Amino acid sequence: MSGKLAAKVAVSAATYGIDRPYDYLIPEKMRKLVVPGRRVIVPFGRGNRRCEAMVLSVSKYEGTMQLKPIDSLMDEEPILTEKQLKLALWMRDRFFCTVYDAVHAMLPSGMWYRDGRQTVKDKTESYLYLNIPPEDAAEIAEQKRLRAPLQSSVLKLMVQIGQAPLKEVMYFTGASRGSINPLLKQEILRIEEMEVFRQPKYSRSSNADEIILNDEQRAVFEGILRQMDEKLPSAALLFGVTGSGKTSVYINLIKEVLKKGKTAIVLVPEIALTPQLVSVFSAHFDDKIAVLHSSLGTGERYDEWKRIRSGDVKVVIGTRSAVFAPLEDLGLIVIDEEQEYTYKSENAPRYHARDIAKYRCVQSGAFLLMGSATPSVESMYSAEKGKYTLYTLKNRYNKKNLPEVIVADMKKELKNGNGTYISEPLRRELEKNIESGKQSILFINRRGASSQVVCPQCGYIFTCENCSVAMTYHSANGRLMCHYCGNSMPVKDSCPQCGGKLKFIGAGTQKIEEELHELFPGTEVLRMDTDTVSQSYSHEKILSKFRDENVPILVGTQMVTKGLDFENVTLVGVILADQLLYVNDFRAYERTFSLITQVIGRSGRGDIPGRAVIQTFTPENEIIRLASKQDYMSFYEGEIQLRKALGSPPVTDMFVITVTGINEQSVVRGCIKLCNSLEKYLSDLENIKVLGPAPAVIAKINNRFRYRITISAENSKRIRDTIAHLIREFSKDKMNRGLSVFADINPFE
DNA sequence: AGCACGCCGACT
DNA sequence: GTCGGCGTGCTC
Repeated sequence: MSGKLAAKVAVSAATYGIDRPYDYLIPEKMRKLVVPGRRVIVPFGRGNRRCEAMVLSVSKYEGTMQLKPIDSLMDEEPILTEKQLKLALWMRDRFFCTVYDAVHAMLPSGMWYRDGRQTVKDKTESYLYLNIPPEDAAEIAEQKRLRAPLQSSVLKLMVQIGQAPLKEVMYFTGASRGSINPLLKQEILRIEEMEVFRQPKYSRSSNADEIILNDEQRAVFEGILRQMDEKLPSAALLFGVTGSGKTSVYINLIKEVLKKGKTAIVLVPEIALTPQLVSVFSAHFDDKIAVLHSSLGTGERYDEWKRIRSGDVKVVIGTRSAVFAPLEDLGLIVIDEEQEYTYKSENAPRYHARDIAKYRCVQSGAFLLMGSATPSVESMYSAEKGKYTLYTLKNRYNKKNLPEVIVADMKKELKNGNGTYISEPLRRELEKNIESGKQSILFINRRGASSQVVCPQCGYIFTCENCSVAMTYHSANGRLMCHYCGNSMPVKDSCPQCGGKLKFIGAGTQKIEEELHELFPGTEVLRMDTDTVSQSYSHEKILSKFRDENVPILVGTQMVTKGLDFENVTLVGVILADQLLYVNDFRAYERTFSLITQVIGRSGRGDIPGRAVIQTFTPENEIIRLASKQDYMSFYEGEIQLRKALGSPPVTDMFVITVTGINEQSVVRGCIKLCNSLEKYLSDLENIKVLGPAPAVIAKINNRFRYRITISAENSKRIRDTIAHLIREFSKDKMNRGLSVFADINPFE
C-alpha cells in the first residue's frame, strides 16, 4: 500500500512576501531519494519555470489540492543536516529573510542552480587583446572619438598596452561591457580566458612549539576549560588588552577540544588583515585546518567546503560566513575581535555572526568564546548581566608596558601657525624614531580612503548622478568613481559650475605623504589605502616590504589598525581622532574608542616601550581622554548609561525597516502608512517607540530613494512576527507597487 | 521577482 | 482584423 507522498520545500525563487513551505508531490521512483536537506528542482509559478528548492520535510499527503510533482533531484545526497535546516528556519524568523537566503549563507557560492546548470566557475579571468595592428586601431579610435567616446578610449588604452585583463580595462576607462561588445563584434579586439594564479598559501609560521602560557593566561585557560567540562551550553567574554596573548589561549583551548574528538571554528574580522594570526594557526593545526578567506575562488571555496564536510577538517578559521562551516561535533566557537562591524551582514540574510554562533553552540552543546581588547558594549552588557562569564587579561605578554600616549591639540597647532596634518609633538617623535632606526605607523581615521574633488571658489562637489554620495577620486585611473553604483567619470580640470580651479581633499594619505617628505627629506614613506592596495600591491606585499626593508614610516587607513604585530614599531600616530566621533550614530563613540585603542596597541610590541600620538581638535573630549588612557571600563560605564538614557542597543533593541523606490513621494507615502500600521498593531506594548520615516544615511542609491523607520523595543517573538507580517503585507499591497522593503535588527548603519 | 492572462490602442 | 503595450494577480 502506498498513499501519496509529498515534500514541503523552500523555493529559491520565492521572495520574502511569498516565502513559505510549498507542497510538491514525490514521484514514485523518487520515494526513497527525496529526504530533508536534499535539493530538488521543482516547477514554480504560472509558467512552471524550473527552480531550485530545499526539501524541509516529507510526509503523507492528505490534502485535496492538486500538487505539482518534483521535477528532478539535485546533488548526490542531502547537503544540509537537520540541524542546519532548523537553523535556516530560525534565521527566517530572526532576521526577516527567506529560508533560501539562509540556505545560501550556508552553502559555498557556486553550488547554486541557475539556468539549469550548477555554476562552479573555472579559475580563469578574461583578458582583452588587440586583434588588429596598433596603427589601424589608433586610426579607428580617432574615428570613434566623437560618436563613441568610450569605445575610443578603450581602443587608445589597448593601443598602448596591447593586452590587459578585461576588468582592469573597464576600471581604467570607465567603459562597461556595452562599449566593449561592439569592438569584439567588429573583431578589433578579442577576448581570451587566462588561467588565474592560485591564491598564495599563507606562509606558515615555522614556530609551532608548544605555547607556554603565563600565569594570567593559564588562569583564563583553566577557568574556561572547567566551564566547558560542566557541559552546560555556555559562553565567555575574554577581555584582554592588545598584546596580552589571547591567541595563545585560543590555541590551547582548541587543542583540548580536539583531544576530546570535537571540532572548532575561529572567526576573524578579515582574513587579509590578519595573516599573522592565520599563519600561527596553520602552524599548530596543519592539515586539520581549513582557511576560508574572501579571495578564495568559487571552486576552491567549494573544495574546502567538501573537505570540511568529509570530516578531515577539525578547525575552520574564517570570516563571518565561516560561522556556518559544516563541522560535526562542534566543541568551540571563537570570535576574535568580537566588536568588529564585519561580523554583521548588511545583505540578506542580515545576521550577526555572534547570534548564529550562539545558536550553534546551544544546538551542539559547544562553548562560545568571544575575545576583544575593546569589547562591544553589547557583549560587556551581557557579561555584566551574567549571560557570559567575563575573563580578563590585564597585562601585555612578557609584561611589556602599554605605550605612553601623547594627546596633541590641533587647535593650538593652528594658533601657532602650523596648518599641516603633522603636529609639533608628532614631528618630534617621528624624528626620534627616524634617527634611532625605529619604525612608525600613522593612521588616518577615515573609511574608504579615497579623496573627493571640490571647487574652493563656489563649493561645488562632484556627486554621483544616481546616488546621493560624493564621487571619490582614484589616482590609479584618474577617475571619479561612485562606490555605490560603480558609475565613473574622468576628472575635470576646472569646476563645471564656475570654471574655477579644483581642489583635491579628503583621505589625504597622499597629502600626509607629501608633508612627511617635506619634513623629512630622503626618508622613505609607505602608503597603504584602497588606492595602493587595488593596484597590484596587496596588503601583504606592502606589509612585508614594511617589515623586511625596515621602511621608517607607514601611512594608512583603517587597514593598518588591525592585528599587525611588528616588533620594531615604537610609534603610532592618529592623524585626526575627531573624524569618526561626531556623526549621528549611537555607535560613534564606541567605534572611536575601539579604533584609537587598537591603533595605540600597534606600538611597542617588541622590547622597547612604545609611544602613541593622538591628534585632535577636541582634546578635552571624554572619549578621546579615556581611549588615550586605555581605560575601557570607564568608557563602558559612561556609554551604557548613555545607551540606557537614549534607549538604544544593547539596552533596547532597534529594528530598522528600509523602504526604497524610484519615486520619492511614493516611498514616503508607503512609509507613513507602514508607520501607522506598526503603531496600531503594537499600541498595547509599553516601552516602544516608532520613529520616522527619515531619509537613510545615503538617501539615494542607484536612483532609488531610501527611507527608514526605526522601532525601539525589546526583541520579542510578538514584535518580530508583527514586523514580518506587516512587511509581507506591504509588499503585497498594490499601492506599493515599485517599492521594496526589508527589515534589519540592530544594524551597524 | 517573474510570468501569464486580459483588456486597450496602432497598424498591415 | 491582430500584434503588442503594460496593468493585475498568483506562485504548492
